[in-house]
Amino acid sequence: MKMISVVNGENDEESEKGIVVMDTPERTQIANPLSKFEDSPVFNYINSLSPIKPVKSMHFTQTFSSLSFASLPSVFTSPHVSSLKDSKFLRRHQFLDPLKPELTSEDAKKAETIEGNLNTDQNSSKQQTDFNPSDSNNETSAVPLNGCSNFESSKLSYDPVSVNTMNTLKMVGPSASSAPFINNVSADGSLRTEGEIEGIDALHHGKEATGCDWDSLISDASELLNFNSPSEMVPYKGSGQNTLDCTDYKVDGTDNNPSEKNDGMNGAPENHQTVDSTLNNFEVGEPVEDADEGGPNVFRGMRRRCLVFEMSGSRRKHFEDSSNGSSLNTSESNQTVLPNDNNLPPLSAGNDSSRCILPGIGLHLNAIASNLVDQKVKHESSGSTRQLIIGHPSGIYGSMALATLDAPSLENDMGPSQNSLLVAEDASKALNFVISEELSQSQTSPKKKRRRSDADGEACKRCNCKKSKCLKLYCECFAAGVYCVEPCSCHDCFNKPIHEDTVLATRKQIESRNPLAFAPKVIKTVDPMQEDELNNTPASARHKRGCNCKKSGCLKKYCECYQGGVGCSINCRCEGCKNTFGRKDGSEMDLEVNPADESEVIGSDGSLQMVLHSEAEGISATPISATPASPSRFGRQSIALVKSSKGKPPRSFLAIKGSSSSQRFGTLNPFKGVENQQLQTVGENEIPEILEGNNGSPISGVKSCSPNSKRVSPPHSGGMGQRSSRKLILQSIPSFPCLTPNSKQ
DNA sequence: GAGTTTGAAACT
DNA sequence: CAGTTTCAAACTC
Repeated sequence: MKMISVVNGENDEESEKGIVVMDTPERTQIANPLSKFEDSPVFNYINSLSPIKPVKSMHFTQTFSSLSFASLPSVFTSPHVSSLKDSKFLRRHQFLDPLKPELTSEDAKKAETIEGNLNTDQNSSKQQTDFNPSDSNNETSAVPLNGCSNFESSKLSYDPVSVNTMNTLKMVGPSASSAPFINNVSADGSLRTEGEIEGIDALHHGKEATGCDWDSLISDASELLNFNSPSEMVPYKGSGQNTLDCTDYKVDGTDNNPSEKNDGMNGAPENHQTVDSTLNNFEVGEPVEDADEGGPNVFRGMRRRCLVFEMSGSRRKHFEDSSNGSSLNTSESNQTVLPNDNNLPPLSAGNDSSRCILPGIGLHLNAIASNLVDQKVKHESSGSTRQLIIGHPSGIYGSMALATLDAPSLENDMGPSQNSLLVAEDASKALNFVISEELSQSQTSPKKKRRRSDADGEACKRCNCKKSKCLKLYCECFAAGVYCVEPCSCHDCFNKPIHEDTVLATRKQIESRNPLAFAPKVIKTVDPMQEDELNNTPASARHKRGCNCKKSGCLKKYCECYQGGVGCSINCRCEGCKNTFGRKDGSEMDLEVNPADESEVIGSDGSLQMVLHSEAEGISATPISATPASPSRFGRQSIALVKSSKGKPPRSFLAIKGSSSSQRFGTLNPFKGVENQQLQTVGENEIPEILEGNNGSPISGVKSCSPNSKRVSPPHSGGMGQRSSRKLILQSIPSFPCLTPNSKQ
């Protein structure tokens, strides 16, 4: 318990620097030196229990920084958020670099020991869970999101971990040291598992108590659990394991590093879980699925980034929660948070920091698209992919995707989830396209696979800049609001934490020129009116500026619209547009998949697994992480939410809309529903508004995905405009909530 | 892996 | 605002 709080506190401190975080006196106090924690017997104990190793943490840190930035940054990139972004950027970088070294050296030993213990320590992990039963409850909020087959186990490990990790990344300074986080995470995971295991209800209560948005989530989660448990078990490979051992999850979850370890550990269910958890960070909700589905290994790299995103998402949630106060629940907090988040996001949004994604919008979009693909796979499995799409805007994507993944189980349980369908139809179409494309691409060329995987991570972006010094929008990393990382092949790169000042200054310059330079490029434009006028394109999302393609026919990634998985619009000046997502003409794409079809394909767990595997094999998990964004981390939480919504088919969107908790869902719904329309109507202009007004991150504005448009919740449309934006935010938020609870504790 | 194509970003 | 250049991703071989 203490450990967790401490870790959170550290994170918070850092976050505070960059952003307003939940400030609890405890946290600040705790936050102080990591060394203290490390020294503490508790810390040691945790370390021993958790497989997490310092090294891993380092990776995470890197990924986080990059990821978090990527996912969130993109969102943040929006002018409004910029300030925040900057801070985040810097922070992340700082974290990363410092963390890595520290963790690696110090923690490496621990990690080894831990690893050795992990297998055996599952028991210990269980013990940990025992330790913090109460905490688990608090954290559980996150868990519900996961909606693991065993809701409990999967959720616990992932959400907690992701959230914590996210927090740590965000908040934690370099010293914060991944290890502490990991430890915390592990502890959280354990706790969660216990809590979940013990009773979802308890968890719900705990969540509520924590002040998380979880109320709705929990309720949903409970439902989800019911649904998920059966479905998830099947769908996810590891699920069996996952479902079985909460402790395992915990262990994994606790260990950020586990993912890496998992690689070696793959055989053991625990390993999978760990990997998933780590990965989950990105995907948040999804991770479990991903890990289960795809090989955990595949996602490693992605995961890191995804983690970042998730972190961002988690942070958001935390912020929201903290800001809102424990009492507020998801709805209000989310809304308020969203704006805040948006502000915060600057870090990321674009930055996929969180999961990738979502990351500067331009990049974010790309990342999102990539993420979407991954998500699509997941979605397909679950059939809830649609929701994921919705979330995409930035880091959100990841979360969304995760949600969708989870949702599937629910849907399965529920039946072809109406909700998911409604929410995701449009998104699903887009995703389907993206996925299909990505899959094909991944299959076609290794490079593509790599990139996509990277991109998927999306958050995990890699650039190859040679002349821009990674300080121009040419650089995907920079554009996404993420620092360049090792995988980058850039020359004379200034987009590194070391050059924060330069990076920030450059960003400011660019933003001064174009305030929306870092905002998501893809926005939900959907005014019914506009759509009709524009093209009747099914997609609710449109590229902010439109493309100018002349030779690619808008059928290649050269086209930003296509890359973003959106149809061309009136704004486009393209020639010979053949954009499958929606032509300038208004003709729709062939690619669009029928929701029903998707559900079918995805519907079966096996199908889903297959998809995941393919991705994992070919691309690795990156796609999963993507989410983006986004981004990701978020994803899981969001996913959990989604699941919950799905879980209760009846509630589905309606509930979401109405209730605070539902708000998150509502965010999703908005796309489909009237709310979406409003948002869409806003178009580019809206984005700014959102950002400004809500502080909304571009992400929210991005809505991106929804292309198709069957709107489930049109009825709500009325006042949804804002809500929709909020809803979006909420989606992203979900991931945070988990963190918050934990952190708060 | 090298080279080409493409279109956004940046510049004038 | 339009035209041109620069740039790096996407793509092809």
